[in-house]
Amino acid sequence: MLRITAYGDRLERDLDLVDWPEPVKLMQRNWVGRSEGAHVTFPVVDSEDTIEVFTTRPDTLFGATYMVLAPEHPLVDAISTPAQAEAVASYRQKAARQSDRDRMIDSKTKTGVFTGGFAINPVNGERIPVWIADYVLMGYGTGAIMAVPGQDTRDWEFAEVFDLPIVRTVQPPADFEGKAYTGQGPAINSGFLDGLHIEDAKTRMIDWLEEHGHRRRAITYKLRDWLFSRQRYWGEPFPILHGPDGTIRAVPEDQLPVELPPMDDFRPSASDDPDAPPTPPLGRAPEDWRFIEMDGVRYERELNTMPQWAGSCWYYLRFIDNTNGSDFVDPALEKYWMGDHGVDLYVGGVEHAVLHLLYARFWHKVLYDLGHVSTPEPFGRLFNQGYIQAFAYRDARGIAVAADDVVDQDGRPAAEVQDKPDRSFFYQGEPVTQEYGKMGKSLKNAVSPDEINERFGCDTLRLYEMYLGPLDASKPWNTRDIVGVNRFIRRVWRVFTGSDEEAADRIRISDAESPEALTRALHKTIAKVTDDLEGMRFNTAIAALIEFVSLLVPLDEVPRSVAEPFVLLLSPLAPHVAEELWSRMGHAESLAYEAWPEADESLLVEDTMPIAVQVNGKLRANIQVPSDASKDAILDQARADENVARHIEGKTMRREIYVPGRIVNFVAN
RNA sequence: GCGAGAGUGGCGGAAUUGGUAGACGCGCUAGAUUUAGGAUCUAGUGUCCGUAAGGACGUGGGGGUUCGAGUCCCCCCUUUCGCACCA
Repeated sequence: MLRITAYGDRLERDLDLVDWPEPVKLMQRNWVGRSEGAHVTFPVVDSEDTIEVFTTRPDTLFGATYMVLAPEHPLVDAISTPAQAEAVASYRQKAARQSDRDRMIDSKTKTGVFTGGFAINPVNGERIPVWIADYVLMGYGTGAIMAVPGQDTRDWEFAEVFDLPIVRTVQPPADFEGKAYTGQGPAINSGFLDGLHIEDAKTRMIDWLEEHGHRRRAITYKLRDWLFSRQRYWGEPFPILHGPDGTIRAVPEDQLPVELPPMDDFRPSASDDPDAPPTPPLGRAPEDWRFIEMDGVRYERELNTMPQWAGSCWYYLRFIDNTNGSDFVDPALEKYWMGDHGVDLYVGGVEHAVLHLLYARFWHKVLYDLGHVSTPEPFGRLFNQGYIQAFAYRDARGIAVAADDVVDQDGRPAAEVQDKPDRSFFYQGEPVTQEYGKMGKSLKNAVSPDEINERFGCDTLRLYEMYLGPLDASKPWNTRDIVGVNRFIRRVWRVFTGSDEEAADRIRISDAESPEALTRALHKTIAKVTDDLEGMRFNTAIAALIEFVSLLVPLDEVPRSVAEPFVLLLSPLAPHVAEELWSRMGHAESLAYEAWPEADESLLVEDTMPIAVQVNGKLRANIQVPSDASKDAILDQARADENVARHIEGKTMRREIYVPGRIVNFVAN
């Protein structure tokens, strides 16, 4: 068990330190589930026992008309009266058979049983009945609640079913027609709190409770401690030894790491006794691995193993220094690579939002507290890429079938016609229904990257994935569209080598000076691609390169001053082709060591610029004006345009708007 | 139910963040080249009216703000994801 709950507070607070998408931060906050409130103690009537509850609304204590314990609560037996014992026992048994999950599923109707016992509401001395019900969870708070039906929807529903008293302690607005009222308002029916608003009433009540010894403010988390142990073979063994007397000791450092023993049989073994716990797979490990003698004592190794998380929680640290045999990471390297904010950019799917990313943060904080890492947070910036989605098909039984083998009514593969209208689909002659979802094993709609690589090469695969759309959006895969980027790659190849053949060794570049228009286009492309890569807009960066290459197509030879920067721009997107061309251009070293091209600002400014002209907000002309023209000159030229003149003729000019470098709008009527 | 996001051509998507909607790609149409297929090159391709010039309409639907709205505000619809009795 790992005490992640001890870090709940910091796991929540330190989200302020990182540059992460807000939805992910929100999910983590909800997962940690910090809530502030108070513990309140209720004495049990005719007993020494007390029931402790957690509440975020101590201000509503006067409205607590009954109490509910979770069925598993340890006081249930003590509180139940003989008359109710049987009903209580049967309810508990029923609840025990249901998993937490099942309980949540049929949470529509409230169920419960009266224990026969009573407790005293400490604030007004009233006797209130104690019930048990499965809507109260043993795992959260204290496993017991004070029920305030007036201000809590669940309590209201329960009170309605079992006809329990309801007292409002917050005045709802006059037009309020609902049941439980959870909004703001002044306290009523609440003795010394009457008239106070919620926040003041809470403070006042907590003060009162503390004064009278009924406990104090408290913070509770939804987050639960982490069972970090699995009965599986594949996982890191715990370096822990069990002595014959039940003592536990760690494996000495010089014997680390503990490696899994080679085994043929991985099955866990079950005993004949149905109540005995099963022995994990390592129970079948050879005796010389299982037992180890130290200081004259024979220890047995821990037989459970660690879950997958054991690796994913710290791999980013080990990657910094993965061959280090003495430390998990060299402190100087850790400092250098982790910098001030941790990993510079972590790209991953949202499916990791609350599990991997929360647990890894926890480990990192433990390492930080022990002085092994220098940043409080592991991942400074997080970026969620979208899912790749694809069409999927189910047969009559609702079972997913291999999308690859689905055809339409004309026998054509589904992949070619899936977005066309009036298609019906078949799998092995049986009709199937089409749906759409995340590409993966469960929908059997995955496309093997190996296959795409085989057919088009990995530069094309890489480009296609980037060209699909914005990195953060989920996008549909469409194998048919891959030819587009493949054509681009081949066109680049042909432009520089003059041939479609891979073996072509000719390189068509010249030392001639580049025409000005081409140079300008190059620098615009440099500026666009640089900016787009910086913002991770790979799709538009590729579009800019495609546009630029179309200018090179008619040339017999590409000027070296254009060819080289172009290949450098291409290199992060299609590294293999770029390296090959770079080498053929006569370079012995990889282009990885070249400086990134820089756009010459002076070449980005044109002599003339296009200006759109609107009349009353409707586009009527496009005019070309000198870039340094004055507003008046531009307005004159705009008015002179034939089509514009036609639309303003005979009207009174009300306004003339000019947005520099963009648009002219004449408002006339 | 609660929370977060997304709706733009036949399809994937662009749009310097309030300033020419549809860049780029797929698909489709026509032409050139080719023995043919394929590949390549050129031109076209939101809808409607028009021979054309040009015009009307157009970013899920309805209202609004503005000289100007895919972009801002209000209401609604559809859809994807996450959480789900958390006291």
